[in-house]
Amino acid sequence: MSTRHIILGLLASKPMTGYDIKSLFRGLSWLIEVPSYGSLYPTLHELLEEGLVTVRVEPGQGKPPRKLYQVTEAGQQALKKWFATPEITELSVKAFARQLILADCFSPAELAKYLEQRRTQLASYVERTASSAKNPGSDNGRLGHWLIHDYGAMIARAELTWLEARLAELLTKIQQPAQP
Amino acid sequence: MSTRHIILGLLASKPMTGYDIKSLFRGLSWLIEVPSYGSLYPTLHELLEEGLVTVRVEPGQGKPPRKLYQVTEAGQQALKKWFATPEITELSVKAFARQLILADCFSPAELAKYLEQRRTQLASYVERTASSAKNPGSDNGRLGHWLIHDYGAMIARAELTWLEARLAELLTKIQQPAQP
DNA sequence: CATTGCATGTAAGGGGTTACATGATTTT
DNA sequence: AAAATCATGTAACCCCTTACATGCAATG
Repeated sequence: MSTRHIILGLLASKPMTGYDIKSLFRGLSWLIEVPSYGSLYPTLHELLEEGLVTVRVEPGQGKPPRKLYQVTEAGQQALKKWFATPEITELSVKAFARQLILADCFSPAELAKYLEQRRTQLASYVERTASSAKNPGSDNGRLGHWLIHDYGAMIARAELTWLEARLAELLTKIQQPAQP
Repeated sequence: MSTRHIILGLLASKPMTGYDIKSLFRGLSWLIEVPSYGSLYPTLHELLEEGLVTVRVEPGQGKPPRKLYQVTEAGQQALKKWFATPEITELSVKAFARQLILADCFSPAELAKYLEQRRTQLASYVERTASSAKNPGSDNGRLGHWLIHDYGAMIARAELTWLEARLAELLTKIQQPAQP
């Protein structure tokens, strides 16, 4: 959800043009929904009108001018507000993957808290559905039904393992904040 | 894409009501996009007008009547046509997961061919992106960028393993079509 | 006695994609 | 010579979600 917040979040880590933002998503369309220019540019204009971002125009030689968008104070507050929203905790691969890109908006501790939250949610999901994990023969002959549930369980388990690895990394980073 | 085709495909394996279809998706919203009633019922009406499905109304006692939708010849042809479409080969978790539910529309051999296709696509994806698999330190300091790519690689690898297991199962099923 | 399940639908509105328009520079 | 990269944008359209409206039966 909320393409505008993803865009805002990406701009928070570094000023960028619409084209830059789009490029960030290159090769990721199989995993997440990538905004098209038809929604990207209008969204940028909206954010500008609302005062959440500002523009700096760098005249391009031969090319159209680069319009570098930068988040304002108001923009950062809007972002913070969004992070506190229940929407951000939504259990969906789609939403989670999209939000992962915003990792740079958080401190290691905040990020760890977020991943921890997701781990808890996923774990409870796996537990709830473990009982219905049957063999292909059951499910009253519906192979498709079994396949999608098995696929889902597989994804959930894989993601759990991954989350634990990332959390372990983060914890060591938090405990020794100074780098060698 | 194409919610109408998913609905059509689900009806192909068994006549159902709009409510039945919706129920099939229960607990799956974290993994795939589940159509809301606001799109489900109107789509059913459209399919009916286009002659791709027929209705049989079973009067309900106290409850609204159950409207059982059933695919027609024309519907099955439309479905076959869709399966031959390049859209169906799209490399995206979202599209693939959604189509998995339609497994019952295929013979084991057809299904195997489909999974094989996806395996090939995923494998080539993993190979292409393996070179850019770096450690968290690189990626010019963009943790988010690294995270999403690592997450994607993890999902791709997990799915590959899963695909191989499912394919192995299917192949034994194809070689011994008669069950004990 | 309140909530969930069963069962159908509509209307307004929102958010997005597709297709188009433009054009120089670099790569194949 | 063609295609991809860089770079911005608009307008029509499409699909879908949200919120509403209805109402009985079973479950807790």
